[in-house]
Amino acid sequence: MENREKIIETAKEQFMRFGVRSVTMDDIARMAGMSKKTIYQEFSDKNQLVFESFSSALNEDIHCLENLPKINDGIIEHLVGLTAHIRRRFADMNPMVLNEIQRYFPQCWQLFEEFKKEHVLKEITDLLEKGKEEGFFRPEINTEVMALLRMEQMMLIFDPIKFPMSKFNPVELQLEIFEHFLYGIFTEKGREAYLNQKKQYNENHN
DNA sequence: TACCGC
DNA sequence: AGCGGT
Repeated sequence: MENREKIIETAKEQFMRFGVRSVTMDDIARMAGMSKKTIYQEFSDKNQLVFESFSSALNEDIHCLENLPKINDGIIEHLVGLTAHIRRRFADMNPMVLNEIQRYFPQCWQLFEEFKKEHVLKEITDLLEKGKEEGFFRPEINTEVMALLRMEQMMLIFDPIKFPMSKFNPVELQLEIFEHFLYGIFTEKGREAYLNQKKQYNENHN
């Protein structure tokens, strides 16, 4: 693996698990098994390393989402795939990271805002429209409002004042909120299909 | 690895 | 004090 690649992989993992501020450049050099000099040959400063690592993580997310069951192959299969993705994605993630980035790494935060707007919001909107067409979601819901609501819900759990990690498991919290959202927009048909699919998924993954 | 300066 | 940067 190239130095640059190794640095990014190490930084990504450490930043995500322990937070951007508590992981130092010395830590990353040590974990990557190289000197700080090598790191500073590839990255001009910590800000750039955080940016590149975060950018790489977002691209990984995009890739993962593309590998889920497609919306067109079945809304409900896609939903259950999404919950599995949430479990994986949030399992090793420190919720502090996003707050640190918002406060101390503005370019990085801007990238995240673009990601939300260009990917997350579009994904949710497609899902809602398709689900309405197929009779899984109530036709009277306002797609735009519900898509924005859903995105803000996802961001809520990263507020350590509202949802302290000591009290709530981030994965379970995210799934709790996700299911509550779904039950708010399901038709009877959608609710039953979801419960069946979940049951089937659990039988196959035990 | 030692060191500086914030 | 401890971390980014040399």
